[in-house]
Amino acid sequence: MEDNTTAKVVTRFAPSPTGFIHVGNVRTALYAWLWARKNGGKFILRIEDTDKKREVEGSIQHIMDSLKWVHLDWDEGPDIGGENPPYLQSERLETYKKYAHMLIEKGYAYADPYSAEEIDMFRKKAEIEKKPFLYRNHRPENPPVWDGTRPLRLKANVKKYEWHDVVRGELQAGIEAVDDFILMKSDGYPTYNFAHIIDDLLMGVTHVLRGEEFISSTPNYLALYEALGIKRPELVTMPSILGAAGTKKMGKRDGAKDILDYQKEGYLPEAMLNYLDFLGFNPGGEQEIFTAEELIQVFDLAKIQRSGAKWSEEKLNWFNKEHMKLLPKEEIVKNILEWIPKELQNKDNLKLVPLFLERISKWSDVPALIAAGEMDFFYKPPRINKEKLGYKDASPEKIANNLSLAIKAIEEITDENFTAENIKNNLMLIADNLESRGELLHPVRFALSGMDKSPDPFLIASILGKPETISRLNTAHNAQKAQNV
RNA sequence: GGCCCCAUCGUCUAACGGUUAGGACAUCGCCUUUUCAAGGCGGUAAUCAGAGUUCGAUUCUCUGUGGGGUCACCA
Repeated sequence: MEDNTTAKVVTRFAPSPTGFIHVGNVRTALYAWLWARKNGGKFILRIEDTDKKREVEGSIQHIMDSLKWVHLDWDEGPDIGGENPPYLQSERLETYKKYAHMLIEKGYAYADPYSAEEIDMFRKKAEIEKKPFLYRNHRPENPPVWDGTRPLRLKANVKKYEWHDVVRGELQAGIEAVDDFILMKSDGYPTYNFAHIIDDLLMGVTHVLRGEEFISSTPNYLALYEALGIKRPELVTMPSILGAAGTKKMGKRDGAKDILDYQKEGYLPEAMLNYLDFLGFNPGGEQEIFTAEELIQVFDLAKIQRSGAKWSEEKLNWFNKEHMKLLPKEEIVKNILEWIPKELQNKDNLKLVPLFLERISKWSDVPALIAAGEMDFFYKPPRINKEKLGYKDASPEKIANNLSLAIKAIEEITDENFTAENIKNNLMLIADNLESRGELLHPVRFALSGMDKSPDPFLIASILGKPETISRLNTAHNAQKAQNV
């Protein structure tokens, strides 16, 4: 089935260094990475820094850190080099210039003689006439020689373009979509529209994956491929990720988060990858939880979704919880302990681990639960509200009596046998003989926790240890007796 | 507005033209339980509308409607 003329699969992720990358960017990178890995191909990281005004210091490192967090490794990139360096577009200016001159010589590009004001006038005129503004309607008859200080434009072959997209199938656009777009800016840098095509060509990129916002500029790219006389790569259009709030494409302006914020919140990178993969892709079966290795196996460009998908942190939380369950025990324990606030690190927190585990879906839930007071019974002695000690309409005498029975039952258990299971067995022996188990269990639970809602009394007792358990029960018992007098 | 894309439960999605339209998240109920959480079991819930093709349409075609994208010396 392997055909010698079939080139090795090469994909790339090409962000611009304008700050952080969000989940949408990461999903694009993920799909490109999955396709390369599935086919034994190459995944390239290229930085599109052709707009110096928008560049943000430190972005490149931040982007690389982001990809590393989710275990997306690249085979060629600015940090490690590769077959077609450099991987920063700002360092490839001579290359773009070379191709620019080539296009001029072939008559496919010309210098833009107009001032910004003049173009603005053209635009306004078109607007008044309710016609789409097209630069190509103003093509100069005798353009000046391009000296690099004016924009260079493509002399586009204006026609109706039709093309094949791997996920969308046959696409087309009217001739209004084709215009003489700028290849080289007056500052000497190429536009994205020009640079990415040259780089994809030179780097041997076989599959270009990008969002659907690029469909409308594809005719322009096709015009450029034609002018260049090159074969285009496969075009793979991905659906948008919509912000959770509305129905709009997720973007930085409406609060898309830095992917590394999810790391800070204690999400598992494998869960992030799994969820991101399934937002716009589905392998068809009913399995939901996949390891990175499995994601590679089942990935298929043809199964990428066509319509946009809404981002849901709720579902991400579920994926994260499921992936947490797959972690080795030691790993879980280590993380929970590390996420406990510093001031509580001196406590014997190990006992709380099982309790945390069933209540968290991400690591940052650990400090959140503590802040919410859910673990107060462990960190500080309870304040006993006598009103709440009683169970339904049980009499105070009965409660005091039941508490003393509980104390006795617990005292019978030796220190080394002081487990939740044994405590439960002993207490249930008594509770089952009462009218209602609650008559015993509620006062005990409340005496130990001081909380309306808490884990069960057996678990709490086992966590507190025998001396502390008895001490708290005595406190409550005494308080109850005092009240009865 | 021009051009283009998209359309299955609230959400993410599955279904060679033939299924009681499946799963997951969320939600609701039950079980377990003194309460909470977790867990187990179960329920509610969808093919945008209208034509056409066909013995048969979620699936193919057209129109409409709705939503989205794009029209920069940004990427």
